[in-house]
Amino acid sequence: MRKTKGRPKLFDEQEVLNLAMDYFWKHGYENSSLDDLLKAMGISKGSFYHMFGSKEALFSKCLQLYRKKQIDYLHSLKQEIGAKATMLKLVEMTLDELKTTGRLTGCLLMNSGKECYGRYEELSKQIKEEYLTMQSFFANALQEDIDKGVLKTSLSAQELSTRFMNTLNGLVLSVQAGATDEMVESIVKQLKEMVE
Amino acid sequence: MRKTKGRPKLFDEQEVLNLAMDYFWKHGYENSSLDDLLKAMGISKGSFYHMFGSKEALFSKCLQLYRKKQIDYLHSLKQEIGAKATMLKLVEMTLDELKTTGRLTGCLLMNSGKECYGRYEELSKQIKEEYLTMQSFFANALQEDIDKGVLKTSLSAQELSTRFMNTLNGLVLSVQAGATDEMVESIVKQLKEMVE
DNA sequence: ACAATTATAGACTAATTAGTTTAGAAATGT
DNA sequence: ACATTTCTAAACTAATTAGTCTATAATTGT
Repeated sequence: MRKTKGRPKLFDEQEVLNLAMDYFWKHGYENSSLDDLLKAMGISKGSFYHMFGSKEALFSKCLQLYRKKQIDYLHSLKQEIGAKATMLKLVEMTLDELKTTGRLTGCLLMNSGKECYGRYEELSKQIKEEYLTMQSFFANALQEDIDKGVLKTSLSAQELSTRFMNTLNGLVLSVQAGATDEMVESIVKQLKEMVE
Repeated sequence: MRKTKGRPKLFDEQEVLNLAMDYFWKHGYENSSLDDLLKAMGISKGSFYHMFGSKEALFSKCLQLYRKKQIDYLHSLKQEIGAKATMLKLVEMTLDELKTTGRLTGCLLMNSGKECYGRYEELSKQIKEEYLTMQSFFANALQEDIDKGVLKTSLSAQELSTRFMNTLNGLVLSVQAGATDEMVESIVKQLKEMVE
């Protein structure tokens, strides 16, 4: 028996949220029109405004979902192969995407950080929180490997994670601006040197 | 005596182009509406379409102008204080902007590279060219310092300039996503270590 | 002086945007 | 069975967008 009166929803919130997140990830916030999003989510405008209230509120939920899913994935990967290998796996996955699809989508938080910067105060605040949460995850993970003696570095775990992610996110930006294969190779070499 | 028949222009092309470039730089391509641009340039719609043809054509000219002005400035700076000091000056200027205004605008080419990526093919092609031209300038400048013995590095000038600019552009991205002062400091330290 | 040429201002167009409203469909508990 | 509640679809709104058109103003060479 159901708990609520009235007509039941014809869709699942988490399901359509995931579809929206993927659409935002691929296309960015402003370049995702509501009509496009609704088509991707497979629901109507009425249902949408009833459930989410506004495009910005939907995006906010997507940013949170993205961070959660990323950390869940990275956490299980870290448990399986360790922090150092997880960082290197991120580089591998980036190169894979570039090789397979010929393009890089980048991290939703970094992309959105740039897009919302100075224009959407509330979203920017949230992005900062999610981003710092992810950064903390990396720092903590790397500290584990340092403690285990698996990773040797002259830097603190904080500094190493900051620099590593800055370089990796920079790589996406460089590729999107038109970096050559040779340039990509050099940056990848730099990333590997940072944790090896 | 003037060479052309007809009513003379009430504005100077280079002048309004510079105004448009500054506006695009601050606000990005899509977030600069034509009406905003015209207000910033101080000309009317009619004059604009007569002179530039389209918003995209205007932006294209602005991207070229930006690269030219940047290289002109960096070239004279390099002649004055050398390549290594010029790179460090770029870092200083970035920190200055952050300290003074509380925000970072970033490089127009990198910003536009990300914004146009996968959406404006022609502009992306042009951005790649301008970006690689700037990258070549840095590599050549650094090579001079290496030859002079002013700069010692285990890397080629190409690799060093690639990694340095990737890290600096990454810094802008990180700040825009919400990096803390501590994180900025660590990345700046990394940049200084790269050329010292 | 005047015909030819070019520039300007502003009204206009057609498309797209996020968001609202409304009429009705589908489930509920009693 | 039926009143209540909730959901859905689609028409609608008001604002904004890039771009066009037109009437007129300002300059030229002859």
